[in-house]
Amino acid sequence: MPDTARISRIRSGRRTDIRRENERLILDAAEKVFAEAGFGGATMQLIADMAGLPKANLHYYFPTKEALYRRVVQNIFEIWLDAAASFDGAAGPVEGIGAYVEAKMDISRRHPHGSKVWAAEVMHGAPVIQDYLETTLRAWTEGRMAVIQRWIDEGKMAPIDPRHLLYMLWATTQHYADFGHQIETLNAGQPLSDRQWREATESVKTIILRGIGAL
Amino acid sequence: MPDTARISRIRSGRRTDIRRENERLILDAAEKVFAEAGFGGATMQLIADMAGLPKANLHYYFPTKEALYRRVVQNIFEIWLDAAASFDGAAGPVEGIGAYVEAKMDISRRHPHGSKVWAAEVMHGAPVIQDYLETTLRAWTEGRMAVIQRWIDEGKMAPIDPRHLLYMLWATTQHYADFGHQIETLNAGQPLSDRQWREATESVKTIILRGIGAL
DNA sequence: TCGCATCCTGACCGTATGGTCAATACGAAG
DNA sequence: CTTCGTATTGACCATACGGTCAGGATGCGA
Repeated sequence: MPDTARISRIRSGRRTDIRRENERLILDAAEKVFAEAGFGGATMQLIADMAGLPKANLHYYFPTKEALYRRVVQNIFEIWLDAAASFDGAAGPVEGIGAYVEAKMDISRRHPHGSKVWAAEVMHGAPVIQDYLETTLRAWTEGRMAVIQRWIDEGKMAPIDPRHLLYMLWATTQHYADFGHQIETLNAGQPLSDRQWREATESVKTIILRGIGAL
Repeated sequence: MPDTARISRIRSGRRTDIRRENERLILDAAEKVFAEAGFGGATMQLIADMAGLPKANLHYYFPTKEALYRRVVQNIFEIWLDAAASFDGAAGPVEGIGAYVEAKMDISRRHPHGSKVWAAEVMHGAPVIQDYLETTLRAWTEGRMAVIQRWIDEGKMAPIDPRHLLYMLWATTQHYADFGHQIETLNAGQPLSDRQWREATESVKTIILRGIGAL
């Protein structure tokens, strides 16, 4: 019986284990349901069923639907920001932007639900994460724009408006998550294979890097 | 249809005017509300208020919320397909893709709500327009892929996978509608000006056309 | 074993929403 | 004016949903 095994293995801190594990179950289910149905279309009952818990239990860990949604969006935002690291410490656009595209394509593949929730949140006017947009995202964006501008000044790439380059990077990479269903439909109804993901990533990288005159 | 009926239908233009005008009011309001709140978050009451009509009147013209939503999505899809014309009859990628980008950027600017509704529909697995994806969109896509392949064979552009080029075109252009709120936030909270829209269009065109080796 | 904090959950409640309907108003044709 | 199809609308209903709560179960330290 896995339950007792886990209990006997861990002496103390089981309480926090239970909490963490259930929060994980709920957040995973919520991410999927919010992505597939939207905030308004998602129901606590459906999330509960998908998490394998009674609905009242959700309200024990997350007081309201909004609170649960907020946590889902924040989680996504953090994952999204982590891809920033790929951008840093790069000698030039080929390494920096190349690594960034790869990181973001990887996120699109591994967290398609999260990407959709994020997209829907922004499309609806960012009612929950507007402050993040105005603080963290704005700061991040300006930092990267400065890096790109430096590369331009150093003659490592063509004089492109850094802002629109960033938008293009976000748009193209997230498209593979947000519009994954459409892509799948146009791929004979099959999800992209490992090889197709690699080809997609290479296509994006190649077109953009050549497009900014970095190749 | 009997002759007398057709004549009376034609002569009594006022009736069809009322119908058409109210349907227009409702569809415009619905597009906006669906875009801002999602299908699940939208309410018939809110759409009615925004259209300046009593709620029961909506159900007179559109039997159900789903029917109304379906019409909104279909309208968007048609606008979206119309941009296809820009692609046709072009001598090469510079004219064809250039015109396509301009047409799609124009749609993003003029129909931001529609673009969002479309995006949300696809993100949720295209429950309403799956058949369109499998028929019309698939046929359209294959046709343009063939055109792009011909340009490649004629040496007018680099050998890029046409599929991923199309995805990039869709992603980049629609991003300015779907993520318009984020872009506005990063633009000091101001909507893009005429000039900024022109710059955005030029950036997208330049990067992509150079990226595919057409410049 | 006991006491206490944490965790669990069935049953319940108020509200909001999509949809219905019957009564009414309107306007064109005869 | 009368007739008849179209358009309008307030009132109403059944349902589904988010959220509450009381009472019980569970596990841990002492």
